[in-house]
Amino acid sequence: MEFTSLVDTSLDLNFRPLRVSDELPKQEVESNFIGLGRDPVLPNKDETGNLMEELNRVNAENKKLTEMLTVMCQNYNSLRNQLTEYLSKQNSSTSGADQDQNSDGSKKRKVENNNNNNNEIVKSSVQVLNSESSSSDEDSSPKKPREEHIKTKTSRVYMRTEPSDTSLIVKDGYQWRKYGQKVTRDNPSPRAYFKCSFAPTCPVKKKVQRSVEDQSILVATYEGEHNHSKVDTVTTTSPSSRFNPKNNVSGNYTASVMPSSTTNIINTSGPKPMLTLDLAEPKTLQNDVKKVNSNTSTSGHKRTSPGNDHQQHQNRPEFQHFLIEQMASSLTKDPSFQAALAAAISGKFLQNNNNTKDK
DNA sequence: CGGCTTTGACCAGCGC
DNA sequence: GCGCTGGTCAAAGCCG
Repeated sequence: MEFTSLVDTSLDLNFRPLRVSDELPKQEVESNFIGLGRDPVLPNKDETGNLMEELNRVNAENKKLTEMLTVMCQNYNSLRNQLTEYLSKQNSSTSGADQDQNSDGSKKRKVENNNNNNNEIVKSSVQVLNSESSSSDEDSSPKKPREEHIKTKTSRVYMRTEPSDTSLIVKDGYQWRKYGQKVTRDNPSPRAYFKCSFAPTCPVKKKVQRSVEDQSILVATYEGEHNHSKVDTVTTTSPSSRFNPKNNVSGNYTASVMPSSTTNIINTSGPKPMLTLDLAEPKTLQNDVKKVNSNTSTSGHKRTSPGNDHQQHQNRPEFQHFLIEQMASSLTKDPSFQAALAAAISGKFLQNNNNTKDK
């Protein structure tokens, strides 16, 4: 099932406002709207010109937004295909190894291994779900103290970069100081370690490494929660304040790329569509996914095959729909998108008002 | 000169 | 106990 089949990429930005004003017959509105640029006998030429201009502007914005969404959908599709590939590979090659890993006490390094591959992100996310649904696994674990790490919020951000770009820089709105770099065993590209340098007491750490499968994707893993507000979005994160340290004082930032307890996909070359997956925080995506699960399966079967379950889970229309909602939610939180939307809506309202006046 | 990056050394967890 | 590996430290160097 293609993502685009679920999303109409031709944005109807006036969809909601028209619905709200239902007292106005839809056909009439549409005919007025269509007739705007075509009716040669409008009473006021200036008004016609203005309306034409406005219409062109709204159309251009609509087109632009459509293109943005199309690009986002394409990115999503390619990533989803990769993910599906990984999962199928994983299903064929693993037996119950990772489940053992998760239940045997979650030692530090094992947890880290779980975070090393893209497919395992989803897996670990679902594993948390599993452990939540059956507390007996946790109870049976003899190494309780190690469970502490679960308390530290772990999130992940994917950032698509130019293939030629070799820097390990993820712009997320915070100021980071690099304190180490290592080449890890399962990934030829080095992993960089960052600490939040904005507040001395901020415990948040970040690891950035290129994806094994796709070198153009940076994977940033966040540990902990910031105890301060974001610094700046534009210059952001990069550890290298050399980019523009002065800008960090602005404090004028957007919240769109904040590394909440989620996994984000960021395209640096344009708009920033995001796909979010929570790794540790049970109240965000996992809960939502649970809702999806509970909505779809009334039987309440116990999960027996985590790998298959993940794949089936992903193939469910509800999950797809959920992902779309997540993306749409991210999009609607984007201030630039909101501005464009507001402009389009207000433009349409203006047109409607003018049309009703003309009658 | 202050702040950041780089990078080799060191430490601790884990498997054998 | 030993070796491997990931994570962190800290001195040296770089840059604005």
